[in-house]
Amino acid sequence: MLRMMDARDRVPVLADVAAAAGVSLSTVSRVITGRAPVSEKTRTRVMEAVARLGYRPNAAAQALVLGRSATVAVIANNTLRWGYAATLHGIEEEARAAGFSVMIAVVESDDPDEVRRGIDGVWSQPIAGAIVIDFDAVGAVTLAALPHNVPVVAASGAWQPEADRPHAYLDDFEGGRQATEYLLSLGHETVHHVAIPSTGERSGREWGWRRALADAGRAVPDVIRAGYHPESGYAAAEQLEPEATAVLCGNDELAIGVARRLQERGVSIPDDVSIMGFDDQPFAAMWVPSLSTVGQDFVGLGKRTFAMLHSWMLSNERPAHSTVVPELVLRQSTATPRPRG
Amino acid sequence: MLRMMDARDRVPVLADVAAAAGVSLSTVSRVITGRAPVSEKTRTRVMEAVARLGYRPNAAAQALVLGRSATVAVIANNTLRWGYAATLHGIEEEARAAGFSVMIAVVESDDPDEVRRGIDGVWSQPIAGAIVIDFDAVGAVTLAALPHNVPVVAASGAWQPEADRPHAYLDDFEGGRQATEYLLSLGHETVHHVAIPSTGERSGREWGWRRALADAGRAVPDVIRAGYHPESGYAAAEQLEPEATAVLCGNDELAIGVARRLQERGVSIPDDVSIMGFDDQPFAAMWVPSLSTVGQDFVGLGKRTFAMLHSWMLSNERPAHSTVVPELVLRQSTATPRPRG
DNA sequence: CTGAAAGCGCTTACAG
DNA sequence: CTGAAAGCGCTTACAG
Repeated sequence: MLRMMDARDRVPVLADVAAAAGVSLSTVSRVITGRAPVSEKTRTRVMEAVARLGYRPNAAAQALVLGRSATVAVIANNTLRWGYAATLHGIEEEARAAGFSVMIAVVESDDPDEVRRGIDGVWSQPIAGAIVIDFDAVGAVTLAALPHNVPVVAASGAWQPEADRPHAYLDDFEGGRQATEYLLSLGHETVHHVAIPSTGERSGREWGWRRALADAGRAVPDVIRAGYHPESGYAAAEQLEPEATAVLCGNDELAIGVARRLQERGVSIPDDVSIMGFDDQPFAAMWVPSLSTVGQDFVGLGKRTFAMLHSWMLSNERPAHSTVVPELVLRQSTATPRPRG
Repeated sequence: MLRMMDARDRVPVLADVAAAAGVSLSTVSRVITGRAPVSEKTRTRVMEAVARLGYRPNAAAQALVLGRSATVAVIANNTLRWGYAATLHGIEEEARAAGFSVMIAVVESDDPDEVRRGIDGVWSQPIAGAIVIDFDAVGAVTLAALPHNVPVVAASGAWQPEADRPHAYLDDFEGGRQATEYLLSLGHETVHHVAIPSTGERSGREWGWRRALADAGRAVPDVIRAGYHPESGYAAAEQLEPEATAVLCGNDELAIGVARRLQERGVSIPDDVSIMGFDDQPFAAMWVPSLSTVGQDFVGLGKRTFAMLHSWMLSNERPAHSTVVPELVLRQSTATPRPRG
């Protein structure tokens, strides 16, 4: 049966509850906010009226009078790619547990007009705080352009020494370094890198890779620049030198693209070439051969980021940065190189 | 250099603009809303003041006086799984283009208290409309419990004849049917099914699979019930009868889990067993062998859903349902079965 | 074309 | 413990 919208189902407001309970507006408000003493009898009467009418406080009115709201904004270049979606998921879960609503604002490019439009859209809302997912160049530009009248925390991959906002990090510099060291320890002469797009000139992953090669005194091959998607890895594999025996990829999707292209050419993984991904997406363990990768806890990053923002909003004290080091997840796609004939 | 939050950077309000431009509040409001004639000279003066002060309208105040806002809520059981995240992405993109903000509300279970909490959280906000991602049991329960005072459109996988709200469908019944017919046409005796969790007792995918088998007069094997993740497909493969030569999986992640387990046992894909996925996730084309699957345009579904909601909000006329039929994406994981010795 | 005033639904001093 | 009143930042009739 269709039930149409009906203007007569007027949404009840505070005055309706007050009338139904036979008390003043102030009293109803006190019962609902719980911020002032009310007699038990009155409280009960009001609560009954609230339940009977199905009253819900109007968040817009509350935001207007309080000057804040229980909403946080998440600003990101994207919500679909794995790391972004998983971080958003962690933020949402933690925010919900704390009683906050989450608004998402996607900023698609670092074009100044686009950035300004995104910020204006968010900053006209009554937000209590904001989180920027700072995994790429757009995040960095947006972060720099944000007003300072509300707490803002960034969720970021790489450590940024010059950051002027609190950051929660996933230390992918360290991840890149450890992955590279591990591959060298297997006996590879050097490690090649197929890179994702990055915040600045280079991603933390790439810096870590360079550092490990430099520390070991190994040759640093030219970086192969790619996108985020498997097809991009597939194409990037064409640029790989034939001598390559180990490839660190900027994410798992690039890794499977590279792996597929090599396998099509008859290259055996890991016997001929070791492949290491980054992120540990759900499919990585099921790949054939299963993918060694750098495990990144994006959901945990999202939770930590919200927790930092929350403490800031409650205490009015700017939180310190927070870092977590990724963990290598070793599976079948990496091994000691087979001697070449 | 650190710049701390500073109460003296007071956010400018309409009155500040009015004072700066030497006009009344009403005039500034008219310039900004554009809903009434204003002289060119005055308009220019006001716009200059707006730009100089960096004025942004306060959305809470607007929502309060207008009784609505340019915000839509997306209610979903999850924002991380592929179909959900891609649908959300489509909604967000279309909403942004139309000048709307997007709020997300995750309802984790169909427990009545949890559902009510989710709805109260959303319905206390000044939303102009809402979209429910109705891919699972939680979506269905939430949809049924939603108030009728605001337009609500659902994004759904399977056709639901009894739906009392406008739905945008991805006709996965048809997808399941076509996939099964295709596998039969290759010469398989029957097709097995590894199922994802579903809205009701059975998903549209499963109904389509049954229909195709029934229409062809083939045996209907017991369904193997699984979750959403690759590991769950891996485990489900244990329950597959040894005679199975073709398996339709409820999503691509299950498919790669099933495929991996079979490959570990020395089963060749597709020579011994054909595997077909569902969704066409980005990794499907890169799998070895690349995965045949049912292509589902979740991003398009999200866009269509928002477009329906938008037209409803603008015209006040309830939109009709909308359906798109998925397309088979044929790759290497399906083939004519090799005769068994 | 422009301004003064009322009102959207709340919260919170201010009195009692 | 309770109520009347002011005010949050806007929009929009109502007058001019």
